[in-house]
Amino acid sequence: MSRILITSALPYINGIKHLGNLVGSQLPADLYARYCRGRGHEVLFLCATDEHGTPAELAATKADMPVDAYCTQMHRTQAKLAAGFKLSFDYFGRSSSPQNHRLTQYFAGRLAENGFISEVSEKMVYSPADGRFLPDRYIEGTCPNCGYDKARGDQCENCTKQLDPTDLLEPRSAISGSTELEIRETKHLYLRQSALKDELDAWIDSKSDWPILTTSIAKKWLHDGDGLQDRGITRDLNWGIPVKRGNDDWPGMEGKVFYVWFDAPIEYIACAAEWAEAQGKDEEDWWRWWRTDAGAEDVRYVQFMGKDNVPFHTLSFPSTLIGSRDPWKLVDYIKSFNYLNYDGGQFSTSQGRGVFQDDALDLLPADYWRWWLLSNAPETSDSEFTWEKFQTGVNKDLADVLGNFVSRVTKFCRSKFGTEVPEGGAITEEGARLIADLDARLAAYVGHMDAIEVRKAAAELRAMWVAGNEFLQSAAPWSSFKTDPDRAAADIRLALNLIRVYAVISAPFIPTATSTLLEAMQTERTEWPESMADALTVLPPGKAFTVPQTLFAKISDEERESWAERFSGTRA
RNA sequence: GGCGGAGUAGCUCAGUUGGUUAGAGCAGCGGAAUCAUAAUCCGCGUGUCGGGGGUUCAAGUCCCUCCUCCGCUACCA
Repeated sequence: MSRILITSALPYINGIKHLGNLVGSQLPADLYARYCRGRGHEVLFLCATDEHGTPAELAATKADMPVDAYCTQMHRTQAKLAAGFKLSFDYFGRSSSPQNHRLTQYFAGRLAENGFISEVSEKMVYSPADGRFLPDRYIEGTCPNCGYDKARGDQCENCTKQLDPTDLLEPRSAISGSTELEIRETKHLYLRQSALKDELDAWIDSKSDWPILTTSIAKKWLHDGDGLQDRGITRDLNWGIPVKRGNDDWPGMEGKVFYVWFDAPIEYIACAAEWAEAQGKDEEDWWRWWRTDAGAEDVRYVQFMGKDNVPFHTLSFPSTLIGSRDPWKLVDYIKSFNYLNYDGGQFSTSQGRGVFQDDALDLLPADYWRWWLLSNAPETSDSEFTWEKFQTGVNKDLADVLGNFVSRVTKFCRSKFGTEVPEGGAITEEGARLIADLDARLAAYVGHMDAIEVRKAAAELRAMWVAGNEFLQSAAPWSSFKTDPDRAAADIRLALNLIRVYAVISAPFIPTATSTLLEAMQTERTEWPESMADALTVLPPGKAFTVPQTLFAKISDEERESWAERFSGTRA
């Protein structure tokens, strides 16, 4: 047994997330967490809401709420949705927690002590009408290159030219529209990543097992142009973690807060502290996950995220940890995902395009979404959600192959032998073949899950469901029952046991169905199967069971059409 | 522009370090079976492996070049 620390990228607080966000980090992280627990490993699976920054303030303003109250409410909403999707976080924290305030300030202090913080004076755009400094992206104007009148301060979306806010003609605030903008001088802290470049480079070099996509992004940032650039880690905002140097005030930094990309990854650690506190545990209980001087040297730490998050997890956050010169645990493996598109375009939170978590759960139970999204996860390239693919995939895999297997086995047994596992007969030739086939497939499944190859794992799991149907077809107990009831009994006994095995090995993908099946088979034996021959005898002759309700109802063409219609536009 | 990813059967994709007749699922066609959610199982593919050139006894797999799509490009997160 080993110990595995798993974190999912933190969902941002400013609204309900869509299915693309779900499949890019939280869902595969949950798959892996459930699998590792199933294999008997000790797992700490953490996630939290990322709550600071300008978009949170604007969303709160729009909702006509104080930003802290808005975040509290939205955190509760996201937590409820996560529970709805059966995400098995050990703790779902908040980057605004007191624990994260303390840790973030602590890290800033350590980095300063070690000479990795510099203070830089710079000129930023200030909008008196909005009462705030404006990030580049929140300044709009006319592009000096192409004349597009809604170019943003960082880039023109029309001609893709990179801009500085001062390049814009007739600049205005994207928030209020005010054209009364001033340039004000302000001082900020910079994380001197450039001073850690060689250490980061060596660390990345040591990760030969990481996907090329991940290391190439990191390498590019390390070596492109003048190399890794220092990064501003403070902002002139109200909502955030006040800039302090450990417990001390930071002269000249009054009224400023840390930048979200500085404090958000630290929440991975603070979340463990939140978890410990909520469990009534002590500091040493979460240090053993995060401090290599306190037990974490044998922890395997795996992060899940969309590809857009990779630079921050390969460079910025490691800079924070390494620069502290404390023995914090660094990530061992980064699993990153491409994007899920929606019916020919992108999912978009800001444009309300696609299917959102709350809508999805209104339509169908979590297992439907979990199965389809995971078995079609955008691992090698972007993938696409369409209602037709979703309907076909779910109906075929879950209803026809798995659900119907359970139905035909339990109902056949009930009608011929009653609702107890039948006795008599011995393993048949078909049964032996099934066991050998399943042993080989289980090994492949485990290999894919260990490697976090999500689609391949799903395909192998499905192949195991198919193997059950093949077995029934060739053993044909409905036929042998007439001439050799003991033979039929032995085959059905095996098939009933297979239902329990399916429940156990399918749990990472479809945990609700697992519960239903275990309940129907009236067993609590959920240990991971080592040998199929043994695992398929766990339910002994005479053991009572019940015929479960339809495991997965099919999605009808009418439903599919109405959903496709309903979600074709954008939502408010 | 730079960096990266992708381009394989009607559709979605696998194809490890180059090596027997290029695979799977879905859809389609034919058949078997009738226990089951009209579900299941079996059989059926002459695909210019994006175009062109090259290396090699041998290339989807390596090299060069061109084309198309997508992502990232550092103060939105």
